[in-house]
Amino acid sequence: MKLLDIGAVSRQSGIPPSTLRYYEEIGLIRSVGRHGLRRQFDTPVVTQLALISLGKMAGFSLEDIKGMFAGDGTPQLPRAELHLRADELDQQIRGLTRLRDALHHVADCPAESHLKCPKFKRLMEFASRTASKG
Amino acid sequence: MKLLDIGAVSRQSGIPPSTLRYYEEIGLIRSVGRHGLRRQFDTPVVTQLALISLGKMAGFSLEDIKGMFAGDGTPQLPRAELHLRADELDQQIRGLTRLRDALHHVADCPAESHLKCPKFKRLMEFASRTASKG
DNA sequence: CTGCCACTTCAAGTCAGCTTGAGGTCAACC
DNA sequence: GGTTGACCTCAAGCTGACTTGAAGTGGCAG
Repeated sequence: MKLLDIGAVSRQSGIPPSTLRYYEEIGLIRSVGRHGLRRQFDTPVVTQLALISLGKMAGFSLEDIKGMFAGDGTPQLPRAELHLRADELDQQIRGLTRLRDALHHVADCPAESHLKCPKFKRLMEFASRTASKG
Repeated sequence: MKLLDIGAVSRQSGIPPSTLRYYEEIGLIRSVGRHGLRRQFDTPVVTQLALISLGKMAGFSLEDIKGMFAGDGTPQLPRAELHLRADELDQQIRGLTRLRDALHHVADCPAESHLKCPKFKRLMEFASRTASKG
């Protein structure tokens, strides 16, 4: 198996060396040896890093993501949890969509004060509700 | 104008007193006086707090949000910037939607390893691309 | 007048996810 | 064999948005 040193991994993944060291420190990825001082990684770590980016985008914490890999770095994705997270994501999307539409509306609204616009008021009620809940 | 003390504002807005004090400290909201030690707020601060929640949801920082109010707490929303932010939001929504669909797919994918699934591979490429870009 | 309790201040702590800095090492190239 | 430059370690610092803790205050009910 061909080995990559940290610089190569960094270039291929777009993730800075400092972050890669950090990821290793917290046990999220593993290096397989050294070339002098330099960490050497197995090539699949690049795939693993792509998965990690993906997980981060989906809103998982690094700690969560850590639990999705076996010790050797191969994915061990809990399917039920994925559905759960996808559903949460869906909620988030709905909220953001509402927000986006409202932002556009507010930007174009002819009412001389936003506070007089009914749509804006509804939006604010929504904002208050969700603020109270978390 | 009826005044509310911090506890009342907290109950009405769902925002803890410590946070309200913090918001005042950074100049995001204003109290109008004291009753003994206790801060008193004008009732419109509740509306303002709803707007603040809204702004946070849209991804504005508190500093950004601060710039959206006049000194008296009435909104002063920069319309062009709202459109801009709405468009960014739209990008975010598109990414999340893709991600959501992919998560569902991955959760249901019959391939014995995710790594063998073409859809998953495409998803990972997307993840790598966006990771490299920031 | 007493006691309570919601408030007050201020400094420090928390969280995640890194980055930065100082000072050191080592493989490779000329 | 000297220089280079990419790496190394370790500790500390950073960001944003708060929270927590200790010690104090003051209005109001009884």
